[in-house]
Amino acid sequence: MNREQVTIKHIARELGVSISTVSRALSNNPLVKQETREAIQKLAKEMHYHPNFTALSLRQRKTRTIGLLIPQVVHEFFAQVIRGIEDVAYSQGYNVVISSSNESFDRELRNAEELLNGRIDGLLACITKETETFGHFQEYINRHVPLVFFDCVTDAIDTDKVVIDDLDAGFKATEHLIQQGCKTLAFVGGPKMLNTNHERLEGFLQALRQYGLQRNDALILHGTSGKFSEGLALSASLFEGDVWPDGVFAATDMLGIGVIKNARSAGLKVPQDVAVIGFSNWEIGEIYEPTLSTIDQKGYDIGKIATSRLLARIDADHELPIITEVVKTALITRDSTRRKN
Amino acid sequence: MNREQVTIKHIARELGVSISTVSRALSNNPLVKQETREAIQKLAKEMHYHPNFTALSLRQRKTRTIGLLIPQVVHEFFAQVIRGIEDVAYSQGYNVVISSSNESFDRELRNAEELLNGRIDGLLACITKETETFGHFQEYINRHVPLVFFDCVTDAIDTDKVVIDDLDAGFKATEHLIQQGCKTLAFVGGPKMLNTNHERLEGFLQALRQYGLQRNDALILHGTSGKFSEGLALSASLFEGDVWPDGVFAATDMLGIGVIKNARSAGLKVPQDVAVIGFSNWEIGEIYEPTLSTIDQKGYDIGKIATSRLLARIDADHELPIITEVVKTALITRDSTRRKN
DNA sequence: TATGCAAATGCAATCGTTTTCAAGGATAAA
DNA sequence: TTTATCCTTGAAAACGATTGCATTTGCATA
Repeated sequence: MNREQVTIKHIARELGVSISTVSRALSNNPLVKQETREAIQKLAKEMHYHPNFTALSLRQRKTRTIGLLIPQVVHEFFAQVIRGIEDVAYSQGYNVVISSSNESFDRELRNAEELLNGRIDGLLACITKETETFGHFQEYINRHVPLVFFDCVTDAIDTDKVVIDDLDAGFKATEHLIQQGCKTLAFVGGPKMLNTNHERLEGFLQALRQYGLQRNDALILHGTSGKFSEGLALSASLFEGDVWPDGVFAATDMLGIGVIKNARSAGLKVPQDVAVIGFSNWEIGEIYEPTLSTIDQKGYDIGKIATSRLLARIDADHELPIITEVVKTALITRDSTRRKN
Repeated sequence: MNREQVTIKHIARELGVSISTVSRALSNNPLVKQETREAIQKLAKEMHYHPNFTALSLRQRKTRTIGLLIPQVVHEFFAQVIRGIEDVAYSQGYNVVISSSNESFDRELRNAEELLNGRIDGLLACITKETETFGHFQEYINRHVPLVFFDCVTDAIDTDKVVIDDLDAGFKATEHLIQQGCKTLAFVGGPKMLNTNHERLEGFLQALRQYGLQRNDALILHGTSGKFSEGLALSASLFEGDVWPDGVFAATDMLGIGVIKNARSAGLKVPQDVAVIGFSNWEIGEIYEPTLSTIDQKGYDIGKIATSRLLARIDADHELPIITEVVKTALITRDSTRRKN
């Protein structure tokens, strides 16, 4: 199709001046006589002139675009992160290209390579659960393309990271259960290997130790997806064995709701018989009955911080120190754990 | 920062050939002697050469990127649409730039203009609830930049559209309530002006007429956001007046859940005393208790169809006819309306 | 009228590609 | 030996913008 763009050449020809003059006039350069400048600007507006983004990028060797590599878009946490990213990026005149890998390592690899072709000035990335090699990210470092990891990160690449303190969050969640009088605690989590999940469990265990409670490995369960259906499947066993928990820390809200549903099917009352706390602070937790206690994962803040850091790196004219920013989470208590008033 | 890209110039110099030869060799042009070709390709791989995206775009006058203009990212429907879009776009080698307007007309306008600078080959757009003027979209038509609307569309712009049949969906939802034995029906909807909402109401009314039921304007309510809290606020009045509904069609799932919560607070049983059906098929509907009957809005399909159409338009070498594609919705029955088995 | 200086403008290179056109070299045919 | 032909290769223009440098213009001064 013939998409014809208005270029400065057209404007120049129309007014009988050179393209240099037009270029200067449009950037309000005082070298151009005011009269000429105004005429040019007027015509540019009339012709609906928009500077060609691609030409600009090529000339300036800068695209004013950042890339975002995430496992999923259809996910409340990432959606919040995206909002944070966009708010910061837009306010500084940057655009965002989102590449989602659908939790597939292959696709992550392809996307990462694809984005290395000069279309972006820097990359924000959250690796998939599958990712175990990191050559595709190392290439960014080698080329000096700014790279910031967030949420799911890796030690294998030496670059800025923005994460939450999953250990601390796990501890806080568990401590809250204990303070509500729970004595026998269960953990229902995601993939064992996933660093975030591992840390949450670690926090859980630390709290047990600190408060002198027994660790019972039969009450520590691991799934893969962190979804509602998995919560149902996993926690079924919780209410069948010898020891029944009176408090459950689920590593996602969806898992938590699955646990609640099972507990009720088993004739237990929540929170009186079993208190349940989730993780993430998804909207559903406010609506479900009982409303779900949880940990706010601060997606929006993470997005904002990661983007600020990335843009700082892009605009810096000297090497910046490599930092890992840890965002504090917040405990949100609702009905699913409210045993004392 | 000094991001140094490997260019064909580097490869050319290294091997003592011209850049033309390198360019040809890399595109596997048989004009280049096989020996030379292989040497060039080998070196390119070694040097981690990636063709510069910006230069390519400029030269080809084609960015292999499409724009997506939506009111919100943090929204299950759009998230599904995005997945559909990406699946089609990626498979054809296109990238997607997402611009969200946060339901603000101003931002939509700015984003639409921004994207008209040649960075995209075509645009997919869903207008905000606020949008009432369309000059920014007309400009795309004038410039022959392919444009496809989906979901929230307007008659003011003559271009391809992909929508669901909201009227039909509203009819089906209402008919279902009637078939479950409901006699007094209420409608809890979104903004009166919004075309999708208007059509859903129209379907509701048509069903009433067809089945010979009374229309009662006291039972037709309109909100603005379509959110859970609004569902609560709006439907409070439903269970206070003279006439109590025994069936409610809510124009979003969240509204529907708000209605259910209120109905229960008023001591009613769902679905026995009041049956409630929502709209959208959000995940929460499967999890909430009772599970929520709803209309599947087919976000994924809409995204796929809209993108296919857009890419067809981009790649076409002649004018394509302007079409409006109507995607069929599906009725999903769950516990919130299951009065007969 | 000639000269100098400042203000205004234009030329041309550049960013990294692709592609048209021309030309060089080699080989075969005359 | 000359000519025609094929196979390779290279030079240069183009995509749309910016910008350092050179040039032109206008005006005041000598």
